[in-house]
Amino acid sequence: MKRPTIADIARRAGVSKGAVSYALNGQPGVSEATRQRIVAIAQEIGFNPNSAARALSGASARAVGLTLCRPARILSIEPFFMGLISGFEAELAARSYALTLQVVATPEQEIEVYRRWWGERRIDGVIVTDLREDDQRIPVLHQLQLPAVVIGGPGDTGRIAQVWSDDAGAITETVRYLVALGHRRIARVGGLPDLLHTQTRTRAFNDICTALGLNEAVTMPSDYTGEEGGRATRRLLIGADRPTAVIYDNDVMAVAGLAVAQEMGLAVPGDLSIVAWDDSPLCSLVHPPLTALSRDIAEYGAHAARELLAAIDGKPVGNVEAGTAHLTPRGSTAPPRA
Amino acid sequence: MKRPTIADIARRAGVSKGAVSYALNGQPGVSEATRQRIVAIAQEIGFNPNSAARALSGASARAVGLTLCRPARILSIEPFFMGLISGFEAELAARSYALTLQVVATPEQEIEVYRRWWGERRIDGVIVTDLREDDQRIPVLHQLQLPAVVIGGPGDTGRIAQVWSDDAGAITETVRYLVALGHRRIARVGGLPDLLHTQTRTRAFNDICTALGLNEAVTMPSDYTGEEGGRATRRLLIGADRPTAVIYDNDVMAVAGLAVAQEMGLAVPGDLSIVAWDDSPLCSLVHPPLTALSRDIAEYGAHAARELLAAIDGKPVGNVEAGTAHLTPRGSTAPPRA
DNA sequence: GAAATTTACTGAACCGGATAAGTTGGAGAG
DNA sequence: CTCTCCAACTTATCCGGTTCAGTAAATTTC
Repeated sequence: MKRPTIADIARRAGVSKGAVSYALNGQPGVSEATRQRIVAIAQEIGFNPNSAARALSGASARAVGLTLCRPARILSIEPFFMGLISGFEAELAARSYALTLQVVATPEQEIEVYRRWWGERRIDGVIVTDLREDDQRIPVLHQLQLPAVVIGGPGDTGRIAQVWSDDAGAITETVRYLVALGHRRIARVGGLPDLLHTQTRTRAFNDICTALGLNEAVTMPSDYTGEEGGRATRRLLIGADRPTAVIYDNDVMAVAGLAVAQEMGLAVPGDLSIVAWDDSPLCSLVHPPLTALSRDIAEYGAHAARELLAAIDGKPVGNVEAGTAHLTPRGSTAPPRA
Repeated sequence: MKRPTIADIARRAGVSKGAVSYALNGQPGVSEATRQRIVAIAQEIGFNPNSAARALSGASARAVGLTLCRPARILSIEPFFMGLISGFEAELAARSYALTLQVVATPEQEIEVYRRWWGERRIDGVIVTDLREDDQRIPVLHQLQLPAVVIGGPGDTGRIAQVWSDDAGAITETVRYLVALGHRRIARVGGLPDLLHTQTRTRAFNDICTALGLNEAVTMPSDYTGEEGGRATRRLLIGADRPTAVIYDNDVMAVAGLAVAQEMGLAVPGDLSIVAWDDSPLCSLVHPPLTALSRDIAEYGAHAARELLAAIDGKPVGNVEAGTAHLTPRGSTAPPRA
């Protein structure tokens, strides 16, 4: 089956290629009657503009890129990224942009991928996740003048748009809630320590604990995997002054922590309260269901996609705060047993 | 920053564009000395061929497409697809093919996306998941002559390559194992009923149950979500002759089933044994850890990517059986209490 | 040592759109 | 009634690769 081109349409409509191009792109230069005739023919023969030809003649590639920098075993179980992707897609599909995905092992590889994509003119912009301090990717994006949107800040990204959520506020609210329940020894199992939003959370956690007069604000660093989350929990729970509540930086670690508590004979929430960051169906599935910091991750992704598309269109850069995570109490939090 | 082109390389090397193209593609037509000089220059200035120009002049687009046809809330938590994607990527990245992703709502939309991708010449081939009976996508792919590989069979796909795993064998082994433990009332919570591999599993489940003289081989249809899985479990467990073992078609439903059993005061594995299909870290996270049918999903994806790349290269179609899932016993299976 | 073949290139066409620079025919102004 | 202007086109060029046809020099063949 041959792919129809604008030349085919031009022949059938008895006009030139140029007229067809003007007609299909809503440019002036053709009469309304001709435009409708051309659009009808395009519809009829199922015309789709060749994306290569379009990209080559200076128009956009109509594609954006996303790199995922996590080992496969985390990606597969961590609901965050798929939620994000779903959100992007909803927005991108509406403007018929394609999403190009690449799984990489290190931030350095990520930079290589950006350079290659840019050189290949394969994409019009990228979505950058996992912002770090002095993130090496940012200067490269500036140098390449590649439109981008950064998720995971707020941080210093210069002229690059950002979408972030108020993690500090969310963790403050959570600690206040636990303290209101009567908890005094609250610990936290954090995410990857070099990610900026992990640092934001850690700082806010320390600040609120100090402000409320809780002196043992321990954060155990972790890597988002269930194994590490479980191990960190075990380490927290074997101490003499074990915490009565633990906040986890993702749902997978929280579920693992729950299993460890049960394995150690501790009742949840009686002996230990658990809060998961990022709500996913996973939190409601386990027994007891986990109290979680919910936010609409898909909407977060949609926000990011909108900002990126705006940046590609040359609109001024935004610095958007997407909705703050809010506490959804379920069965895993309660006043500590006397 | 200007993107370097072969014209830039040609100028610096003092040769024509054509020579550069031959040199970089390993084609005959240039001397070894010239080739090395050209390659060195390309390296030095960080040349990447413009993918649009390449695709336009008849070469491949160096990209493959994947559509995901599941609601966002399932995609985010179901580890299968991300595992599959990781597997693809490993193989695609090695040959520097890009992966283009699109989330769709219905199989009809999937067909539209295939048509559009084909028309746009955006991709060289597609990976098709969730094969159904009389799958409408297959004739479209034939008509478009779009290289493809199908996952989720085996089924009737004509000249299109397939990668599948022996689900019938795996479920047979599982039932035999449970019977050996002493179970006589075994039920199953199945996946989406119109998927071909669900049907394969259901048929094999019925066959082995009949063969072993178990007359109540109930399969509750479901949709892979935790909620539905939990509901199906509840329905199974409220009956008078409740099963002593349940096999779930994915891990999410199995975890939900475990929670339901615990909520109903049934001990796992004492009162109820649970087997999850598709092992993921999730299965080891919960308490007790779930006995699961493990297979290397990333390797499954890698197989599929290899077959697809072979199909794109015009090699004969394969019909590859990837490794069969094997039973990994953990804490959720035991002999039934007398 | 002349003819035939091979090697190592060059030049130009081509892919399918976008778009700048003409070219018309007809309406409106003077 | 002519001149201007504009809408509605057409023509030609460009994007950056690939590839085919041509060519000159080097090498082989008899």
